[in-house]
Amino acid sequence: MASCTVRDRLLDVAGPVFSEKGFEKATVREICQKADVNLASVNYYFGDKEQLYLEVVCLAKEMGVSRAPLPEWTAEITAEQKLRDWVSTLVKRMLGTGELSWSNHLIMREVLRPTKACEHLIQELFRPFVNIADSILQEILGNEVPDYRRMQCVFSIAAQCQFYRVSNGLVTLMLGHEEKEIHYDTEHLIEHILQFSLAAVKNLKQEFTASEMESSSSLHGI
Amino acid sequence: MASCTVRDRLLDVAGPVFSEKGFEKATVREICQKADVNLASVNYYFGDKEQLYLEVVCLAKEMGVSRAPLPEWTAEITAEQKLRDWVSTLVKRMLGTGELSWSNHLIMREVLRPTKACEHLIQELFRPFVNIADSILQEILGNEVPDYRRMQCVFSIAAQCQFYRVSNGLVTLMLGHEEKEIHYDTEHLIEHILQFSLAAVKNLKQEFTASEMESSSSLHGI
DNA sequence: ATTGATTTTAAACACGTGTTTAATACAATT
DNA sequence: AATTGTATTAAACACGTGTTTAAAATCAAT
Repeated sequence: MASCTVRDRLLDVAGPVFSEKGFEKATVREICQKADVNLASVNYYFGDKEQLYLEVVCLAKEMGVSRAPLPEWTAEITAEQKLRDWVSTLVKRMLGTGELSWSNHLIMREVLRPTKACEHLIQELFRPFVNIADSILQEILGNEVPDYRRMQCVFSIAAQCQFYRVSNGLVTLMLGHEEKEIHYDTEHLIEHILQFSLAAVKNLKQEFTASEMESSSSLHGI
Repeated sequence: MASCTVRDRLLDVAGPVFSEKGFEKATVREICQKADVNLASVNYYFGDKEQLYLEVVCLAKEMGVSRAPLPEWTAEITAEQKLRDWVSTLVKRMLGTGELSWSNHLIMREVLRPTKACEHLIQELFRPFVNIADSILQEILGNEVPDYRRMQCVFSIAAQCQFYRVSNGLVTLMLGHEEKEIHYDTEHLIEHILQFSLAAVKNLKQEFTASEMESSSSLHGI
């Protein structure tokens, strides 16, 4: 381990445990046992179980971001490419299954059943991330499309990324393992979500530019 | 109450309680208290807490379907209208907040964290419902689009419907209550999801008919 | 009315949980 | 070396849980 103090060993161990079992079902006893630490240590260093949990969530936030970061964009990157990066990042954060994937799992738990910790996540993680998508869509859609319509699109895109994590068990049971292995790996999913969403977004833009034409320049049927 | 036997009173009361608290956090004591029944009754009539839960899930399945049913379609109904009905039905099942909405809540719990009961739900509820959407999309897309691409679209549509239930708390915290009240009521959501998805699906169809044209009839650049 | 099975009841059981405690060990400081 | 403050330990506490039990009550059939 990188850290040898009792406090740090607890933080190291608690992440995966909370991620796997959730706050309620995770027990202080299991955490202390895996950390090879006395049972009373959690209360001694963190006050109680919940404080430990809150610190773990903050840790997860930082690790989750650094694990699947957004690339740096130069000025000439197209909006479509940015959107691909955004979708790719979100899907990878959702489905990531590596050593540190516990952080993403834990964050998803917070989304599904928010606790105190969730407000912090929204402020520090979700809102900035959603705002990025909003900016990208604004590049594509322009200013004619109302803000709330654009945000609906952001949600629709995020929804697709989230689906395969939330309903992962359901998808597996519906498709069977082989089919899922073949056509539903991360890369295929990203490609599908991007294509599906881009078509929808472009259609929305067209709808508004069309109506603009209609009212400002010339006349055509109906 | 429609039923006066202890057994039926337990079934009546257990649904909302399990729906609100989940299997783990729901307590036999609370259920028995609300049913105005002795603590030992659950074990006497159902064996244990889990058996009661399984029966409640089955009940929820039946009530949920009858609560927000798909309309009967005549032969001349367009595929687009069918898809609107399908989306509308799913959104209403997801977000329904009436007297019997506990059934949908409970079913969603099973989706999020499947227990034994989930397999039954998939067989009896989800698979038939997804198959209907698949048929509708096949009407729109024709036979050129591969099965798995069509199913990806079904999932993308279902994902959007699911999002506002799963991430409801997150959406509220991101938008603020007023904004959400105005632009994110059920009807607006249905309309957005339908339009968004229809555009994406039609684009997919076009892609395949276009490539068909390319290979069969005539030539055009790249 | 009596009997026998079924249902209802209050109490207790067995277990797991987070937390606290008081004693002990350790380390640093004077 | 003594002292003082910190860290660790094993044990116990207080509470809530699902489940069981054995007695009491109720009901149906003889």
